[in-house]
Amino acid sequence: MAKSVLTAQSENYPQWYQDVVAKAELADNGPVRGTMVIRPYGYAIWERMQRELDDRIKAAGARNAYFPLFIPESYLRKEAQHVEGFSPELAVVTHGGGKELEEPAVVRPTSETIINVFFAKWVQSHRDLPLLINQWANVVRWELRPRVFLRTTEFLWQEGHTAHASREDARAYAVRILREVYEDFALNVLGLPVLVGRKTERERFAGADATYTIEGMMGDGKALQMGTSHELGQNFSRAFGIQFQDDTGGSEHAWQTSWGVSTRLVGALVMGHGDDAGLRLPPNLAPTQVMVVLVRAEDGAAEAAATLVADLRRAGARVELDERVDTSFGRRAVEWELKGVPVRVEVGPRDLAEGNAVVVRRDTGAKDAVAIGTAVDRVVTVLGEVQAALHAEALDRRDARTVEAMSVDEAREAAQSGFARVPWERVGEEGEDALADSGISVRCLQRPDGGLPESSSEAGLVATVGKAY
RNA sequence: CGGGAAGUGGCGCAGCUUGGUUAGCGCGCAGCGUUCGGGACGCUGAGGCCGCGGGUUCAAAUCCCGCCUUCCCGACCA
Repeated sequence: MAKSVLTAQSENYPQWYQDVVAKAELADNGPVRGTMVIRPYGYAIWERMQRELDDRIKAAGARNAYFPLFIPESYLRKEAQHVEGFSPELAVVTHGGGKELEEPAVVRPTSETIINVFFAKWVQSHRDLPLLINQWANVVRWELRPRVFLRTTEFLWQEGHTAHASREDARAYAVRILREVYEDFALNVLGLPVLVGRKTERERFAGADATYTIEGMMGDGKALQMGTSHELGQNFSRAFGIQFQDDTGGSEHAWQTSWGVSTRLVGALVMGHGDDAGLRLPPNLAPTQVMVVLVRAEDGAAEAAATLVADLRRAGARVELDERVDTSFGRRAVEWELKGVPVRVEVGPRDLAEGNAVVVRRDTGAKDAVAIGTAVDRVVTVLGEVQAALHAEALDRRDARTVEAMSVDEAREAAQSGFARVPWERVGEEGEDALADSGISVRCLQRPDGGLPESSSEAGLVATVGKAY
């Protein structure tokens, strides 16, 4: 890791990113091109993400369900726009049970089609609506250029699919998920500021009427789409026959949404908060918030460390004890730094003789000797401080790398090192095409006050442009 | 699909130009000892069909032909 994650000015896929992923034992490359093996430590991070997201998804009223991995090829052809969007990326199963299948089965790239076949059966009346379903699953997209966590051939995600009785209800729900689940999670758990906006026609999900997004800025100034929420209108309900009788007895097609976030968020975490020494986990996310490191076992240190762990656990912290005294202290310290554990507490005979333990912050590296009796309170306080500091640092960086531009040319220049905010009227679809030639895209459209546009043709919109992963 | 590079113990590499003893180095791994309050050191040791197939030769990791795979750049990426 020669370059700092925060300062690297990489044009392309950064090597330091892969170094952090490998050395922090998050993932390995899989045997098939573009696949990845998520290691236990990386998976623990994903599990924490799942839990935090799942709580919010359920609070928004959706319930979990599961649908098949294999989708009959014919299902995908029912919605022309949709299939056009990703047909080259499909993995297709042609054989099963030792013989060629009558109809090939597609390994799901997303589950709109299969879920909507069932929605059509489940929805009869307006009383069946809204139907709010979420699925945790793996999907496969044969991308041309995979990148660990950011764009892998197979990845894990959560995909929500809903059906509503009106356009307004569907739109409100798509926005609710965007705000109450995704934005809230990014801000308060990941500690990463995000732009909440609307995708342009060019960037919109094929098959959607509108695509909303949360966009993050990584340590090198490049953009990463961290989550999407789609307003599908009646596109799929017409294709799949999802109809209901309304309260006046009339028949109508349902209005739908779909939304998802994936293991890409682990990549966002590495690139958003990492530094020269590896990963830095925000405490609200970290599987292990506090690592109590027993320096040496003599003079009651082992007992003191065990007591501290128990006390911290009782205080609600996710805490682990590293009592591998046979391994050199330096090696262990480096290991937990690389893995980004937010707070480390060193307990050893030397400090203990003075009644102290040493509290070390991962984000700043600051070390403080504190009386062992006050260590629990101190750690709890520091966890809050680290969470806030990581968010503030990411926010400052994004703001510092965001400039106001008044033309496509200015925007192109600014996008070399970060984001440019430019009036959408000054860009337009022609400007968007021109920027694309330089590898720059419109990340999202927002109202001047940061609000979500009703359409991309609204007057006075601000386009944020940048280079993307 | 176009352009570039690389395949040698688990990982990272050297050796190849100019064929020739037993294919070497760092990290990692195992054992022992000394260490161990910031990635320790010493000694001993395990681990290799040199990507695959063919050819040239007395002799091929090395030269020739073919193939395969991977990585990087681009196109693509809801």
